[in-house]
Amino acid sequence: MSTPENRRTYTSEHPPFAVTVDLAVFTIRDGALAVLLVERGAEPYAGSWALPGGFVEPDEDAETAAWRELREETGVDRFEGHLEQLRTYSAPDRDPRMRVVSVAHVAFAPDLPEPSAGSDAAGARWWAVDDVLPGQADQAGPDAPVLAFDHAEILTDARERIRAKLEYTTLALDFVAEPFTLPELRRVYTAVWGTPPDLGNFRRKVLGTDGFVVATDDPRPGSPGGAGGRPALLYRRGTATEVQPPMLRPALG
Amino acid sequence: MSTPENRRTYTSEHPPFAVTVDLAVFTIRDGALAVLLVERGAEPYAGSWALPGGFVEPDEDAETAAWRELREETGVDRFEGHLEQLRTYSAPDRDPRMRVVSVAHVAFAPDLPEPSAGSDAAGARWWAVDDVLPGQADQAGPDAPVLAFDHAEILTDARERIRAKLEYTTLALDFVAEPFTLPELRRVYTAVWGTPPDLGNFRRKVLGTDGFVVATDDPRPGSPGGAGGRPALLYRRGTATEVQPPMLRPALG
DNA sequence: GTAATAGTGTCTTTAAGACATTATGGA
DNA sequence: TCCATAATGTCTTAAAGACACTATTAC
Repeated sequence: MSTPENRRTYTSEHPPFAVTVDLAVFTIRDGALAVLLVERGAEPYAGSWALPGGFVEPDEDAETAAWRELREETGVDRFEGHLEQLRTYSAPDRDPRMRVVSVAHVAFAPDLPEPSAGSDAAGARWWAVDDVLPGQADQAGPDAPVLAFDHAEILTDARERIRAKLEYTTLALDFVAEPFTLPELRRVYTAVWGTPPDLGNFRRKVLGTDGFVVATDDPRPGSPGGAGGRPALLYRRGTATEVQPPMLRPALG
Repeated sequence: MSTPENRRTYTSEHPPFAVTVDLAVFTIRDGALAVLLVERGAEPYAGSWALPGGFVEPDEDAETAAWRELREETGVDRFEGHLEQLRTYSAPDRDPRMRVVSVAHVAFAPDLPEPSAGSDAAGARWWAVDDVLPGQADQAGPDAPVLAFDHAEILTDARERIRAKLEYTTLALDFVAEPFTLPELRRVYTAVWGTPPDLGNFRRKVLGTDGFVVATDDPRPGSPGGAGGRPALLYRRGTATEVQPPMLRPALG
């Protein structure tokens, strides 16, 4: 229990832990899922890349600390997006310097700027997740960063979390700025899952799920790539948060 | 990140935390979902009931600590069941005595004995979850225990976790002892969801999902209640761990 | 026989999979 | 008019929902 009985006294027998939060912050950049990493200057793992994070302060819970770190590291004050707890990583040797327990979180947002200016982390940048975590048949890219500590495990778990949540929630909406088009929204699924959902079936599902999206009267945007093509209609997010039955990701292949 | 840069030094600026594990241990008793609680002898919350748990030791990760506490509290050495991390609870005031961060876990097992003998927790017993967490229209039972700390929240989250996992995993198998009958297995779903899945559809799903269960040649058991009725066939667990597409819980009502 | 429980079969409905086809813009 | 992209429609198939019905035991 969280409350020791008398036979166990914290001060006498049990050494203290440091408690931190680590963040896997995702966005979509150039049609690919991207994650924010910071370059480590000091040992251990100097020169490696790490998930942003920091200590939980005495008056904070883990989620509050995660929000604070998110603002500090991205330099974005009004963060329009989603943040949730992932899980806690507590292997005794995960940090060689001291006993650190880390409550990992996942965050998503559209259009986050390149970090740096005014932000806490000088050497921070976005990485395509596929370059950081090579898939099964994939080769690691030439510039593939080395991840510090157990952050490769955390990032793998975080990616699986968002892949799963795209299926049964409207989470993808947190990756697009309003107003958005259905092709834009579909590109989110494509980037996160690594394979595009069928066009027609995707529209049927999104438009057929009550409260997923709401059509707007906004003027149509110019076509994206400068090239021709029919302009897409614009939508805003609806009030629904769950998608049931879920939209299943396409089978492997 | 889990690794402070120089500007932040653990020893000088950041007070230590105590790290504990709390366990929501579930079983099925008398056809109802039951959870193990321990009665608190000391303040705070003396006389209230709490989830079992304890400190994480210096050489353990949270999961190891949870397994150890599970054995200590239940008095069961060879625990046949499942244990997984739920989430971490870290509100600054969740324990009035000190700053405690708790990594909550969920465990399930069939046939756990009434605790006590040889176990760590003298005042431990099983409670029907419905008596501890009254549903929406439900009244709290007359003997409803008061839960200490934030344990009502943890228990609510834990129950929702297992309700969800019954849908897309073969987790229900961890609640029955082998060999088991399909009516027994169905009673697990009924107890956890609070409403029985349709008989025919349930059998179609379980028998139609490759590797969910394996038929045995074992002799049929006598009927359960002493009353008549056709004896059920016996099965053992298969190798499958996921159920896809999932078995959905019946709609509310 | 009856009551009680276990097991099977079937018709309907929902929703996804896998396309082919049409619509609307720019160069 | 051609190309590129967006949007719609349709046929098939998988699988769940909602039942009715049959089978096997104890009494």
